Amino acid sequence: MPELPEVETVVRQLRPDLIGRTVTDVEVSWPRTVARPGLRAFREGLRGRRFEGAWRRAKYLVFDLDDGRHLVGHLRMTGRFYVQRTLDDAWIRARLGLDDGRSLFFVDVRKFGRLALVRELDEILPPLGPEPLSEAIDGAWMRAALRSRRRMLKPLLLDQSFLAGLGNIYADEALHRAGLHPLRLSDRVPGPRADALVTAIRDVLARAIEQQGSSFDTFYRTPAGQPGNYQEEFRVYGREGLPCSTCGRLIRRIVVGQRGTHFCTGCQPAPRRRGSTRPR
DNA sequence: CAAGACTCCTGACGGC
DNA sequence: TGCCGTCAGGAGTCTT
Repeated sequence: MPELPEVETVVRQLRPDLIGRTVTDVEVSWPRTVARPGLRAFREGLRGRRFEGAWRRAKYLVFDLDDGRHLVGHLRMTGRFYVQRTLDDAWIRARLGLDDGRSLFFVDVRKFGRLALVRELDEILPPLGPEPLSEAIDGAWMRAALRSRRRMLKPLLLDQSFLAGLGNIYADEALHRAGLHPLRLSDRVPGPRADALVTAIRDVLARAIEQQGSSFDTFYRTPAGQPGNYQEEFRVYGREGLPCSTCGRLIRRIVVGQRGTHFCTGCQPAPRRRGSTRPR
């Protein structure tokens, strides 16, 4: 599923193909793909615009246009972008024709992905926490951030207003590397563990970007049509019932906040609840 | 404020 | 073989 590393990979690959190109025409075959403005305003607002920038914020793709506006995209579960002359695909939801004869295709099997054309980014971006790979994120930030709330770690890491860009896979992988149980309460994480969590998150994301993301099913592909390779390095995600590569204990899967959650029963000890009695 | 339920979607997969 | 139910998951919205 596209998370920060996948979106970063997509933006990097699209950038050289889009910068300097002008939109010649716009087709939308699944209207709900366009989050805003209306369909007609979206089409007419894009026609004639030139791409001047392409970057990522959280899991959003932002394309700067020459009139100061922005085309914003979100892949959600199964969205993909391609820049090609033609594309034979049953799941094309939108196509922006470009002045070099190619088109920017937005393909999305499950139809959750969205495109928007906005003047200001806050018209479409929800409140977002800091970027985990920015210099602002260090042990001190994490210690304070965890202490200021009382939430289970797994849902907290998925909360985009807390920290931007983590999804289900990398949250599980980071918690394993930090030796933290997903149900642990944030304000009960010792300082050194908070430091370890920052290191784990940054290492996992950086390595996943190097590997161009993760592809364990047929959904995520780069604009070049290639799968990512980070799934080869998963330590817990999708490994239920298998031995932990670190300690040999079994990987377990539970559901937390309607989300499959994978952890090692050895490396990530269960939190001791307040008032629980010690086993005799 | 925290957390769970529900919604949007459809391909893949298990069961019979 | 084929039908049917279930699952997966990002994020917004609504309840508890």
